[in-house]
Amino acid sequence: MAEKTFLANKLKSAGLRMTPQRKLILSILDETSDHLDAEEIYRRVKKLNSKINIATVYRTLNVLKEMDLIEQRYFARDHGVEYYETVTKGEHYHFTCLGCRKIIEVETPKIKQVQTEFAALTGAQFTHACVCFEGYCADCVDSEESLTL
Amino acid sequence: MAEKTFLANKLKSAGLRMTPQRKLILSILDETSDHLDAEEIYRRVKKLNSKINIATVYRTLNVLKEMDLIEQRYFARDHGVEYYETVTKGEHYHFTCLGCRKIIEVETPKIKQVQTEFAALTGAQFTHACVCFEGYCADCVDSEESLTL
DNA sequence: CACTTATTGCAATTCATTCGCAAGAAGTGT
DNA sequence: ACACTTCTTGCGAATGAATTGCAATAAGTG
Repeated sequence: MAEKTFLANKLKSAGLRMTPQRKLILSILDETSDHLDAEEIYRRVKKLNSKINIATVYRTLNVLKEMDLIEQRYFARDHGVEYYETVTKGEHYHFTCLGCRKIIEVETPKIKQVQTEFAALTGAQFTHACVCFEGYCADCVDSEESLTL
Repeated sequence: MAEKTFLANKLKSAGLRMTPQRKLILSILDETSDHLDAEEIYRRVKKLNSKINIATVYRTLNVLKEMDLIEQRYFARDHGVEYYETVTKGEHYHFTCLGCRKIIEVETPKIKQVQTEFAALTGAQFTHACVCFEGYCADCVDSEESLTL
């Protein structure tokens, strides 16, 4: 199918090779709507290829990131862990609930607007924005309120 | 002066104590307009109190952060290092130039607007936003262009 | 001044991520 | 199919920012 050759060609044009590990890791990210960190990707890939090493996962994630096939994100104020998602989705940002750890996607053009305005104003060029929000989702706000009565 | 007692009282009301180390670290952050990481704060404080330990710097930064006297920030896509600044300044975000590492402050109400709109829409409560921009400042864009001629 | 408890300094530890290197595979040309 | 080059992998060890355990020290109370 076209999918396979797409990845293979993209890799080739960067002087890189197609390997089962790379295919596997990208497919895991393609097929989930969850937001995964390297540990979790490792766990899932290991089920399909038990010999794979976590260093390979990290290396592959960096390769896919450089090829703009996936994006790396942070989801909470504590940026200790990096998460990954494919870039097929439209522009969106993330809100993490501190109560239930649920991640809600926030769609807004305003972040891009900030970049456009600031670029026009100063002549700067933006390459990347890191945006993440934290707080409590409606459900957790509600249950918090019922507790404090 | 009022300054000293302000910090002392804030600490006291949290059951904490006023120490020379805490005074020193806050004063360093108060008196600079730079954005400092723990290492740099440690270096500067060490000049004034050569026995201080970096663990104390980290612990103090966490205390000051919890008391909302300082804020912790990330400045580049690689969030390996945390930076700190006092909260006296108004709402602003940061643009880091990948060419010269200069940090430019971006003032905009749009980020808060995103939070307000999303909160109204979903009932969520925001506690924190982490926003940072990356790219090339006008100067670096210019010198890049003159190089590629 | 004495006493309680927070705080410090030090060293050791954590944890996500990266690195070095030899063994193993991908893709090219023959 | 084979040989060859160079990219990749698996493994273990290393990195580096930040944290922690603990005994010694100091802050603030009465």
